[in-house]
Amino acid sequence: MVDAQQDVEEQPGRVVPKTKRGARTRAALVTAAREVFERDGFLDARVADISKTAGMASGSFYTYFDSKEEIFAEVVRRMREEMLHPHIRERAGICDPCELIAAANLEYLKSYRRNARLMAVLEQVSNIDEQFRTLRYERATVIFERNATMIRTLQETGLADAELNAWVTAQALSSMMSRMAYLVFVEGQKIAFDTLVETLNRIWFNALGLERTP
Amino acid sequence: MVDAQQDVEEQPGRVVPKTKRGARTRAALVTAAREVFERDGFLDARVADISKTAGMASGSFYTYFDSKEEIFAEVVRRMREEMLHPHIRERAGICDPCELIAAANLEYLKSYRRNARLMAVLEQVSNIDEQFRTLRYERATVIFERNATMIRTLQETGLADAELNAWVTAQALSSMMSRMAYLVFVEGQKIAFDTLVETLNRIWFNALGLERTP
Amino acid sequence: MVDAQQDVEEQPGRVVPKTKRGARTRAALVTAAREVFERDGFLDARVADISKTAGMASGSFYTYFDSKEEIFAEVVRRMREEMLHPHIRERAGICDPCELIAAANLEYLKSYRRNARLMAVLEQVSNIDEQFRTLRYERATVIFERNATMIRTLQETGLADAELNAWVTAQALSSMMSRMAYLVFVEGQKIAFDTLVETLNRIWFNALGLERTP
Amino acid sequence: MVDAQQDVEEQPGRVVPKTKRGARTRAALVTAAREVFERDGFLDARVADISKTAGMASGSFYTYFDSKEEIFAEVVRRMREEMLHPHIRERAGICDPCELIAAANLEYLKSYRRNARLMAVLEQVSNIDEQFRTLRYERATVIFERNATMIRTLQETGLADAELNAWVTAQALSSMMSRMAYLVFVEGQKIAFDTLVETLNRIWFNALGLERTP
DNA sequence: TATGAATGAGGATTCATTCAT
DNA sequence: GATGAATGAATCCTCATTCAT
Repeated sequence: MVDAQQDVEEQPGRVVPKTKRGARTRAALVTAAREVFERDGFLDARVADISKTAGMASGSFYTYFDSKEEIFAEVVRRMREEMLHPHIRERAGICDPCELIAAANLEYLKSYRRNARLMAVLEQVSNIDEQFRTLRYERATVIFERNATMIRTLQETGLADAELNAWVTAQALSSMMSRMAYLVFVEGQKIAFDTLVETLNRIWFNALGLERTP
Repeated sequence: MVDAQQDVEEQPGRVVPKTKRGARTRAALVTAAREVFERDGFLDARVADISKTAGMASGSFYTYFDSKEEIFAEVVRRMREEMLHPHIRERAGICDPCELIAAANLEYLKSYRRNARLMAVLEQVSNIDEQFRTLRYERATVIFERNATMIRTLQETGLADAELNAWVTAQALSSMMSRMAYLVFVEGQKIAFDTLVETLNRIWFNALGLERTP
Repeated sequence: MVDAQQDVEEQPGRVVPKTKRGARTRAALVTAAREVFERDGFLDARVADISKTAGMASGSFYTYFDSKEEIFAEVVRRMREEMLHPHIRERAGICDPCELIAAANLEYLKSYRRNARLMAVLEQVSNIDEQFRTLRYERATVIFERNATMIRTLQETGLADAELNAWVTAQALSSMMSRMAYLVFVEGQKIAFDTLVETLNRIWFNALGLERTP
Repeated sequence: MVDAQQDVEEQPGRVVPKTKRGARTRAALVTAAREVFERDGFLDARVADISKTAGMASGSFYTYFDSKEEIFAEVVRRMREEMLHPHIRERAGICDPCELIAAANLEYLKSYRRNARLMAVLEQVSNIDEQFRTLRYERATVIFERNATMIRTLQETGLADAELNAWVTAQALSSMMSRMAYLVFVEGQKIAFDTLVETLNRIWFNALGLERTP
């Protein structure tokens, strides 16, 4: 699966801290929030609990964030940075489409695994809060489009089954990836990581009709 | 996608009504509940609202159900009966694996489309309530296993790619189906129904390595 | 302790059953009520539970009783009949005051023991419901007066300490009896029955200044 | 009656207030609670009413207490401090057993009279709530034991009737005290205070067989 | 009479957010 | 900035009692 490198825009909460101390406090809140969200889920997470976990009084939360939703958005933004940034370059220099797809898939599954608990919460929130549903949708769309472009290219080069609707196929295969990651890393479906990777890769190759290089 | 025909067990709520009138009331509650859940989602649905929608006093709800969860389970059970029962036989007599898969996929997508709003709520609830997460998991497992068996059979007959792990493949393709149905019928992703069906079918065929009959 | 033989007035509930069947039903309710009250206490006893225990539909209760309070009154009335009626005659022919007191005390404690669970509920209800507080007060007053009369008689005969206020003493010693019965038979204070009887008797004798017959 | 001087342990509710303002608020709640409990009884007391009486929003109650039971325990604790602390020393220097008993009895009855309304509620609650039943039992036991010890001492010195079971006698006479206090100060039984005190004293003396000093 | 379904008032509790210090 | 106390809206659920059959 080919995913996107996003520009991570700065979205200030209520206040951009001007002091070092302020910045530290804000960061502590975000870290604490991730911990609490992962432990309790979004609905059961308490703002007061986040503050306490960050070692401060409950009211202090609102110095930096307007709501639980806002800090959750920040937590997710941090995760996304981590998921997208550092690993992209590994794919540089890969030309063979199968290898490229395999590399992208591997990367995606590893990322998901690293952040499984938070991904679970994100999944929860996306089904509750319109704002996050939209966010997820937009993020997904970026991936879909990138994959669709790739598929279209492969079709034009005669490497992939030309009968497939590239856009729908991109969505279908991408969805398959995220759902399987959820099943395995969140719901704990017992599938060996290697088997997972290999099977998903093979489904991609077969589905697209790619000839594997020997 | 090949799914399962379940025996729909009777799960009495708090009380099995002994009168016709009671049965009518209970049924009215379930109908009203579906309406309210579809309109407001699970979290925002109010028990009092269900009763009122059913045209009765708020306390009457508790004559038949112990909680919002319980009546939701009943609503889902009703939907499942509707989804599974009447359409199964249409597949009888189909031998060609591609046709069989295509028929199952079509049926699944149609069912999903018919019940999209409730499926959305079910998705929401599954991410909130352990009980329903488990329920969804069990239901899905039935489908996974049926599909896995089918794939294994095709592999043994030499019709499907023998390199694929049948169990994981079954999950991956089934997950793809449900996720795409969600995207299209719940999130409103704009994809023509025919395109959707054809593309998903083709992905199944390609992925499994089936030769299409001309 | 000398207690009173009451006339047990007939207090019909809502309806005096005219059929044998009606009488049986009513009686079944009272029996069931006692069972439920003893098991759950007054506050936690449910009218529906009484009906069900009596083997009938919940609404039937109100054919015979107007409220939980009313049936409780009936249950208590039954207990009182049992406590007062059959044992009185045993005291006939006793002349020695000490023996008379001892006999009355023994009788009281045995009665209390037989009905301890219900006495506990009665205690509970007396502290909750004005009506029953009054009832208890009236019943107690009868006993107080009888004992006061006895004490006065003994004082006039020169057998008892003439300095004691007969009325207050009667109340004090009677209260001591009921409280000790409660402690031992309801709260389970571990005191051997014989020790209890003997000690209480001796306190009566000493307090009144009676000479024991050899 | 000889009663006990307890160490009054600090039992924090949900939160120990960290501010003066917080301490004031908490105290206001306890004061208001006593007022409401005395006026309405435990069962009819409403948490919201306590808050309102204390002049604050209903939710504020839960900043300091988890439940009606908890604040009631605090109210009782306050009363107990008041009942036990300041008056003890008055008994210092009294040697004559009769005078000692008389002093203790007087003190007890005065205390009870001062707190009669709350004692009534405590009586109510003890018959409803296991927790408070136990509490009452433990408190009573302390008094019982102290009195039992006193009686035993008097018996050993030859001052009191050696035939009496000290432990049972202590319970009986103590129970008589509390019950009479209840009758007079709570139920309003019309007995002059002096008569009450003198009669009860005389019963104690007679019962124990003490020689009164002239 | 008996049944069992329907009623609906009533209060505890939570917790995101605001505010006084 | 930080603190922690105060706010109060909002919903669930029980169960005695009534009522239609």
